[in-house]
Amino acid sequence: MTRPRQTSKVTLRDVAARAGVSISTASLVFSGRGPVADATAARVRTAATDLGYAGPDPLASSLRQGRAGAVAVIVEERLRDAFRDPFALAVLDGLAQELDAMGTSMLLVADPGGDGANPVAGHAVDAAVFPLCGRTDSPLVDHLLARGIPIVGSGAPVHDAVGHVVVDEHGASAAATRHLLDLGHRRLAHVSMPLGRARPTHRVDAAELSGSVHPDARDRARGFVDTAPAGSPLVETERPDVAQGEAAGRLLLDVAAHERPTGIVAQSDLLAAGVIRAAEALGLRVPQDLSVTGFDAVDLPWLDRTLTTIEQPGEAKGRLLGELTRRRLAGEPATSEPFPVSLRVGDTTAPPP
Amino acid sequence: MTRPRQTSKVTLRDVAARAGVSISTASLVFSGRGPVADATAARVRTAATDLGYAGPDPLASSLRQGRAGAVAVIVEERLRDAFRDPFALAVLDGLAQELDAMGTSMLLVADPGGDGANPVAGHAVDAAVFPLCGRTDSPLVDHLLARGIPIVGSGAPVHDAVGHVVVDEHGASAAATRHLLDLGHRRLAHVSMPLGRARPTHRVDAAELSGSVHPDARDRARGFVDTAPAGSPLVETERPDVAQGEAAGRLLLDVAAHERPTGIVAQSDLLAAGVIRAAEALGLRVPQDLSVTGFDAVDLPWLDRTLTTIEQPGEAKGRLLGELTRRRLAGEPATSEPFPVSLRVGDTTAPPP
DNA sequence: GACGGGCGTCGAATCGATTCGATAGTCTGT
DNA sequence: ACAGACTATCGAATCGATTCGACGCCCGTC
Repeated sequence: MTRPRQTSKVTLRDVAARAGVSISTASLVFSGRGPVADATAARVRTAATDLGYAGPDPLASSLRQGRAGAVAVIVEERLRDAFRDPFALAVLDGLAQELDAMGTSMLLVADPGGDGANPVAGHAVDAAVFPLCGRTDSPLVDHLLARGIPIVGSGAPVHDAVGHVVVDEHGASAAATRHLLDLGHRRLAHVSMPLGRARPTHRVDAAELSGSVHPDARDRARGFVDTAPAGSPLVETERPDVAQGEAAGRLLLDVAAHERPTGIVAQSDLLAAGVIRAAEALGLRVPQDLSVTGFDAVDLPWLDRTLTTIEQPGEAKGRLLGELTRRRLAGEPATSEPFPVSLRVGDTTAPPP
Repeated sequence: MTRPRQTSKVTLRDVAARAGVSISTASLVFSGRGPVADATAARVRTAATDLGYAGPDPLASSLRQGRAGAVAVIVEERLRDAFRDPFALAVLDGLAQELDAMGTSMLLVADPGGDGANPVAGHAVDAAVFPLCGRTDSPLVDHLLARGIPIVGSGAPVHDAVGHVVVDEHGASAAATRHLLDLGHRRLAHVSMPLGRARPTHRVDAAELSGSVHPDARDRARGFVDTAPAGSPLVETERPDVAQGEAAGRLLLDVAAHERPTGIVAQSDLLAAGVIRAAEALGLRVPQDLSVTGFDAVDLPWLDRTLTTIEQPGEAKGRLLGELTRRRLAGEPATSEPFPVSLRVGDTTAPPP
């Protein structure tokens, strides 16, 4: 039995030599492209097995063929923050399914934000996806465009050459707000995801929205502002998680009863869950004393209620992003696809007390 | 002003030609390796800017230098399942930090399990990491070994050539069990993560543990079995999440009071949270009527208790995996590093009623 | 004025495959 | 028996960089 030589790397040349054929023929055997006699193919494959050849070097293959076989998936600075929300996971999962079916894999890249070394500069990718609505102004975009790499996003970054999955954030948020108005609520409040640089959870003025670099948060906030009674309070959270939702809830609810909102529109289900926790801690019952709406309709098994929320199937959204990526790779121009969402009424909203 | 030519790709050759230097000199400018006169370097950089050259092609560069600049991070079949647990996210985050510092990026690969196309076959990576204790028998391992790609793992896959971060699962689980015994508990039960192919949450016999392909779940179960009174019941969950933890809890607790366990050792915090939910739904108070322990010490803001659990800092574990990867890439042989964990007593355990 | 030593630049080989056009050999039809 | 079509194989160019050894030039020294 022949020992595979572990010392130096086995290349197609070695395999071809051992099988007594030319390199080109050996290549045809592995790519399965050209016509090769069965006997020859068998000989090549035997030689490959004997030498411990694990298939063509992906680098060399990619270089020649001009495709890297991977796309960059760009998430926020820290992975744990990016994936803390079950919605983000669902999107990523859908995207992974679609990319997997195309035979391309995902290069996970954390966007360092402003400064710092460019994390995609040294990596070969065929396309870049911003699956979560990030900042409008990522510095990576210029680099990617310069390299001629197609970009697909979901709300951000904003650029002509970026294909988008478009959600009517404004309309959805307005629908949730109108739902509360229709139930008879008049004192409403809004809990927003971060709008700019992370700051501790605090009240914001509607006028500050124009400075936001997160279009999804901005548009949801505007949907609320444009629908709710003028002057309704807004709170911007530091992070879109349960703890900060709870902090926002305390900020809004721990006040005199006559000025306490009876309905709160939150920009995500996690924030809504936090608001509900804050309410319960203050002895308020949901929905009898306070109505709460969320956004995304994620599965929260530990929350023993059905949130009134905006149904946004994350997995399907991820698949659509994958589909847009596929089209860009096929040479089609950047287009935007609408992604419909709708209000789902659960048991966290009711007429005001 | 010169228009960058968008039509055909700009290469180093074009830049060199425009700057009036040889390709090798231009290469030296970008790699910063050799001595280049300041004036020449400036001319090359200007030419690059004019032509819209975004730096050396990563593929060509990698091929020549023999390093891909990426490592494969291999997770379970579906990303959403792999990252459902906050612990997994913490590990991944720590790993990402370390890899980021090394300038290598992460190729996220979903392990299809048994059959299916090999998802790493076509991709250039310098190493492979199995950051979550997966199956002992991944078919990817043989392929990776054949390509001579170093592998690092955390419990699985089991192979001489795989460097591991080793947690004393058995000892930690035994410590949690002993904590309950010390409190005076005599009727104990165990809730396990999946041990083999996914089956609906059900009771298992200790004898079945030897067939498990998940070493971490198996060893934790054994730690319980070897410490708890003989015959203490075991439940294997279908998935390690809150819902299945709750199902397991019902299975164990919804019985006559005299045969109901007073202490339950769960293999993860999410499972423990589910058990607590099941207990509360049955009118049992934790810890007065039932003590519950978890594993991992993850942050569960929606759980308004402090779990008694095994402290296992996920981020540090991820960083250690990154560190092992770095060493393998530096040519060091595969070694295993112990990773210490310890019992943290919270407010979910107390003497039995 | 001849000689030795840096320094900056260049030409050519190389990484490991893919692919196109050419060539030799085999078969079919009349 | 020969033209023509087809099949299997091969040689060489190519993808876009990196890198090594060589070469020319300028300077200081004896």
